[in-house]
Amino acid sequence: MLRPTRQSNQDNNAASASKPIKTGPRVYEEIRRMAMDYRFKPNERINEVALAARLNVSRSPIREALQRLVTEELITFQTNRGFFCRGFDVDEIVNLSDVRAVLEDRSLRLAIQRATNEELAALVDWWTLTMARADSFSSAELTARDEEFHIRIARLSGNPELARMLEGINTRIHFVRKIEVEKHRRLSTTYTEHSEIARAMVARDADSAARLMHDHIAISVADAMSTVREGLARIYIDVGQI
Amino acid sequence: MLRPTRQSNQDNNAASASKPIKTGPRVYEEIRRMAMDYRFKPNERINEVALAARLNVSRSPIREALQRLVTEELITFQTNRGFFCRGFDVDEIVNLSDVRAVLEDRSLRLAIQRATNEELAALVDWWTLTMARADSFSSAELTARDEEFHIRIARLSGNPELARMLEGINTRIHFVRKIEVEKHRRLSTTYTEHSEIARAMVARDADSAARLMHDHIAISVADAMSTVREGLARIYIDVGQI
DNA sequence: TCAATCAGAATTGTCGACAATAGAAAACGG
DNA sequence: CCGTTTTCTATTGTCGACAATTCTGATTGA
Repeated sequence: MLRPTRQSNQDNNAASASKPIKTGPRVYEEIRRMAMDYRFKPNERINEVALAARLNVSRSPIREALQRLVTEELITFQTNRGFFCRGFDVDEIVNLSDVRAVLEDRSLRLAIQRATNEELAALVDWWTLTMARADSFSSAELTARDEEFHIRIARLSGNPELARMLEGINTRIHFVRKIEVEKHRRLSTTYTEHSEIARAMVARDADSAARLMHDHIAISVADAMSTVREGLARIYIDVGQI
Repeated sequence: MLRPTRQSNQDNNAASASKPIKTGPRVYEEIRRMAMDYRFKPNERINEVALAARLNVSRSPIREALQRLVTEELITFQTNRGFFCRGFDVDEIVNLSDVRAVLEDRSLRLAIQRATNEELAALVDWWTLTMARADSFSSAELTARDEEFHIRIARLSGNPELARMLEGINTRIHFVRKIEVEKHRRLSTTYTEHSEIARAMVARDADSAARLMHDHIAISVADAMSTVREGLARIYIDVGQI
C-alpha cells in the first residue's frame, strides 16, 4: 500500500471533487454525523482502529475527534476501555426538552426585544416558503429546516451563548426530532405552529409567542417513550451502510 | 534522556505521593485548570511542545485534552495555526450571566418541587456552617463553595442536564466569580443572599426564591466592565509560576 | 455443571518521527 | 527608508510502533 505522502484525501465517500478539506475537521464532522444518527448502536463500544480504517486515516485524528464529541455528550469514554456510543433513553430526552424549553423561552423573548421588523418579517417569509415547498423536501431536509427555524430565533436573540447551547441540544435530540418529523408527515399534520410563533413575534406579543413555543416543544413522558420505542426499532433494524 | 518505559508519572508539581492517576485525565485536568484561571493570557497562542515539556508528556495527550477544552469553550482552535486561550471580554460574561439566570431559575423551581425537606434543610445547614467558617477560607476555597451552593441546587432539581450546563458556565466564569468573591471580602459584605435563597426554598416559596436568585446573579454591564478591568489587571500583572 | 483462573489475543495509551504549513527573518528592489 | 519577495525556522498534522491494559475463551478444579 506504499504510504502516500500526507494522504492526498482520496475522497472515499461520495464522488464530490469539490473541496479538499483538511482531514482533521472532516473526520470530526463525519464521526459527529454518525453519532447524531446513531450509526453506532447505543452503548456500543467504538473500535478506534476499525473506525480509522473506515475513514482512511490513522488513530490520532480519530481520537481527537472522539474526545471533542465526548464533551458534546454524543460519545462516552472510559479510561483504558475506550469510547462508546451514548445511550438512547427516555430520561435524557425528557430532561433535554425541559432545558430546551427554558432556553427557547429566553431566546424568543430576547429576539422580540431586539430583532428588527425586517428580521422578524424575514423569518415569517422564510418559513412560509418552506411550508409551501414542504412536500418536495425529504424528511432529513425538513428536520434540518425545523432545527434552523429555532436556531434563527436564537440568533436573533443577540446572545450567541444561548444559540450555542441550543445547537448543542439540537445535535443531541436530532434523531428524536427526525422521527417526530416523519410522524407528522405520515399524519399529514402541517407545521403551522412555527408560523403562529413567528406571527406572534412580529406582533411583538412575547407572552403569546412564548406560550405557543412552550406547547410546541413540550413533550410528555408518554410521547417520549413512544418515540424512543420507534427510535430503537429503527436503530436496530436499519442495516448499516456497506 | 534515555526514554523511560511508559513514563512513570514522576509527579512534577506538588509532592503528593497520593494517587498515581492516569496521565490522560491528569493532563486534561491540569490544562483545564490553567485555562479556567487564565494562566494562559487571553488570545495567547498555546505552544503544544512547550506545554508538553512542561507537563512531562508527549503531544498526543496534550492535543486530546485541548480538543476537549475547545468544545468546553475554554480554548479556541484554528486549523494549521493551533490552539489559543479564549478571550476575556465583557460581552461573553454578560451573555453567560443571562443564560445562567434562566437556568438557575428553572433549577431552583424544580428543586423546590422535587427535593425533600431533609435535602433542603441540609442545604441551609451546610451554607450556615460555611458562613460561620468563612474567615478561615481562602478566596479560592470560598469561590469553590459559592459555586458548590449553586450546583447543589442544580443537583436537587433532578435534571442532570441542567446541572451539567450550569457547571459548564461555572467553569467559564470562574475567574470572574473569584474576583467578585474577593471584592465582597474586601468590603466585608457577607454572603447572606445564599442563606435567604435557601430559606425561601425550605419554605417552598418558589417565586421569592427565584427573585432572590435573580437579583443575586444579575450583573449590570457596568459591573461586568469593572470586573473585567480588574481581571485584566490581574492576568497581566501576576507573574506566572516559573 | 459451573465458577475461578490463567494464557493468548485484541485494543487502548503514549511516544518519537517526519512532512506540510505557517511564521519570522533576511535579502532585495524601488 | 520602506514594501515585497525569498529563505529559513518554528510549529502543527498525521503516522506507525510498541508497551500497558483489558477482553476472550479455554482449562482447571470443585
